[in-house]
Amino acid sequence: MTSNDQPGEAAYKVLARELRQAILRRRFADGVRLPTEAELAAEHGVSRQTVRRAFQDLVADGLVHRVPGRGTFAAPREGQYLRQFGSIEDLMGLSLDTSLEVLRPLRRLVNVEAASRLRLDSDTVYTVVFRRLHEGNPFCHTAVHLHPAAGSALADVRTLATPGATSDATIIGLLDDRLPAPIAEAEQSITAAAADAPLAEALGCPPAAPLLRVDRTYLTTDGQPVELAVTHFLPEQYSYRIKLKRGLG
Amino acid sequence: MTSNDQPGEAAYKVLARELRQAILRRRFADGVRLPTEAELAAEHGVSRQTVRRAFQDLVADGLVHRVPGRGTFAAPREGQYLRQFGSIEDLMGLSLDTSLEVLRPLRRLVNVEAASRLRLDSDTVYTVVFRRLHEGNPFCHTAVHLHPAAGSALADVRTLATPGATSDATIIGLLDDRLPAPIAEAEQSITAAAADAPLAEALGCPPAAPLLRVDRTYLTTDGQPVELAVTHFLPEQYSYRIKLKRGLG
DNA sequence: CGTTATTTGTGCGTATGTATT
DNA sequence: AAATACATACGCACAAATAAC
Repeated sequence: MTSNDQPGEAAYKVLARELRQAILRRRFADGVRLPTEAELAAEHGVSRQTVRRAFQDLVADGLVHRVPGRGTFAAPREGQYLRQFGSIEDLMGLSLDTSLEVLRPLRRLVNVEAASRLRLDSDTVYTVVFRRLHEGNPFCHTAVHLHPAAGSALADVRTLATPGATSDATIIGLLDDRLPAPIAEAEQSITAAAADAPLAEALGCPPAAPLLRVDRTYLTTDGQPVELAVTHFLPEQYSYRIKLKRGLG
Repeated sequence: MTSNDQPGEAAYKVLARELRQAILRRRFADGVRLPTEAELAAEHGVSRQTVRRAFQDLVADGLVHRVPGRGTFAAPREGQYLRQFGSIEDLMGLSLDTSLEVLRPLRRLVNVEAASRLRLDSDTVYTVVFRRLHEGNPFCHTAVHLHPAAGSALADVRTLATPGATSDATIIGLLDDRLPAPIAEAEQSITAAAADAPLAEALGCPPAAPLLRVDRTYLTTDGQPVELAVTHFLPEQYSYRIKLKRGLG
């Protein structure tokens, strides 16, 4: 800091907010270059590093995109919308106050669809079916299909092999300790579905009741899919909350 | 750069990747402090600034959390999961190939629940109901409730005032150009619901069919809620896809 | 086709502020 | 009060990509 600063708020944050507003108000038309780092530094009486720090936030928010040698550009208006932000605890704060109850133990069996979604050559996967309870009440039902390597890695987990057994484990947590490469990302798809007979029984809801269906494919750092989880949630006891932040096209 | 650098890959990126792997593999137990910036700088033969740059990425990914004066900590294992990432075009790529058809025109009316969710003092909001079509087929039904200021700002929009009128507009797009402060973020909640009679008719599905229900509250940069949208999607023609990245607890 | 100017990317050193222990 | 550790800010140097000449 120079000398006469009142660091109540960081200079780069002030600049970032100012630029954010200007971009959201479309002061910079699509494809038009924003002022250069040097220009902004001069205008605002800060160093180029401070300008860069502000742009880092805007890039992280997806509001601008930068090209060396060319400049900085506002995210294209085309399809510009709101970007996912924040955490996913609401959905996955599962192992906290919940317990897992095995309905069908982990077993190796043929499942062409699951195998294909895991991008396997063979047709066999390892499958375990369970439900989760919160204070004794079931609120979701999950079928997990595993890559054979992942499935055999879990073969020795007692609680997954025993029908009716309960624990507070998560599959991803178990895999983490047993796979050579850690799980790094997932692809998720959310939709709605009617409860079929087994689902209705497991969840204690009327048949054909509307459920929230979440399909998730987990990938290791190598990009190898290792787990496919299909979960049905009771909507009364559950909703998926997200915060969205503006930016990106 | 000093002199003997081979800038094939930035030093801070190498360090960031190394730390990322170590954290995902839980080399640092919950609540344990990571090495300080100075220690990492010395270990890796880089400057403290470079270490900071690496940590910036990890913070952005939600993998670590830092406290001035105390240190840097891996995201708590408890509930550690996958973090939202990527864009939301799949959900909101609406105005592209779709058209909006007004079912009930924009009008001012009393709605206690909507007013309270918009944090209004009064009980009256502006409401418009429409559905969206893709290639002539309806795929979602939306009721939009607006803050009075926002509602009156849209009072002159012909296509919202006319039942049966179609357009390719989005409410947020219309508001953007008419509100003093731009819309910056939204809070969203996703659940499942059964189709009631009006929904079934508007969407052409059987009554009690399962639908994906998305409630969204839009906020301006001031944090003022201006729009509440309740949308029901046909699951057959629609699913909400997200990519998740590891990190955060 | 190379040269040059512009613009962003990376890296280091230093100084000072602030929060925690 | 002192030591520790992260946060902010400035300055400088050079690299790399781009565009214009």
